[in-house]
Amino acid sequence: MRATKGRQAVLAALDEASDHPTAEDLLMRARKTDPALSLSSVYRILKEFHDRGMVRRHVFTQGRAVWELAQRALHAHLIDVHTGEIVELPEADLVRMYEAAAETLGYRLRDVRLELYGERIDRG
Amino acid sequence: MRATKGRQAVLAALDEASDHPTAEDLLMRARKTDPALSLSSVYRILKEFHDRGMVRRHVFTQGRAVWELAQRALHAHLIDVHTGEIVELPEADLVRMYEAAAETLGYRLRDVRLELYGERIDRG
DNA sequence: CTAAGTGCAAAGAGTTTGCAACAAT
DNA sequence: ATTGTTGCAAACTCTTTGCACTTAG
Repeated sequence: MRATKGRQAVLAALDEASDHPTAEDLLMRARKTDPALSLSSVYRILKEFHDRGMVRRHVFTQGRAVWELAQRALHAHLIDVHTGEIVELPEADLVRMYEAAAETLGYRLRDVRLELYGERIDRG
Repeated sequence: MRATKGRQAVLAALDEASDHPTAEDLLMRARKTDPALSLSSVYRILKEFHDRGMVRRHVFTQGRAVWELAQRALHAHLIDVHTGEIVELPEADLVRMYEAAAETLGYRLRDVRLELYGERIDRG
């Protein structure tokens, strides 16, 4: 895999992200490093990273995908059904249990996505 | 809500489904009851059912949405990363714990989606 | 009757792809 | 030099919408 400007820029944007960026978010952030970068390259780069297991891809109910570095610990996503805001909920303790459950069915676990959909209690 | 042929047909298709049908799957099945039904009506009907809390909508990594009756018990989805096949994994015991976790963060839980991505052990 | 619901075709959103130009090795 | 990578524009897939027609209540 060649060390191109685009790949370095997207990788840096992923590494710096503390939220859950879409491809377009990553494009805007990566352009600080590589101003000529295009959206189609971002998609191609993300697909390649994903194929190599470097990133996780999530599709929440809003329809567009969000991306995060696979090296981050597995965690649950709590999603506000009104605003789409995503809150993280660490759940490291549960992962072993999920692995066991999957194995019971004859599967090797590759990713866990626990998503809780809710609404803030203080605004009905 | 008027009891139209389309709505009855989609509801019956959802009720009979033991898998995770897409809008197009539901169209094909519902046409047994209402042969003139169109895909746009299926989407409108599903949107209305969803707004009324009658169905749950999931978007897995494949990009298209799948639908199920909300009256079904919450369960986890174990998804084969190679084939896209969806296996169900009941988890009723865990729901209370998730509700508590969400409430700790000030949210009222509306839906739980636990998705395990794996691959069959017997084929690498 | 008449508002709600529908089919059709066109529009939207997000993502992917063909191709000629370009750049990392 | 050579092969992988890119930007652009067009294509694609899934979903939504505008509009005139239809139908349930």
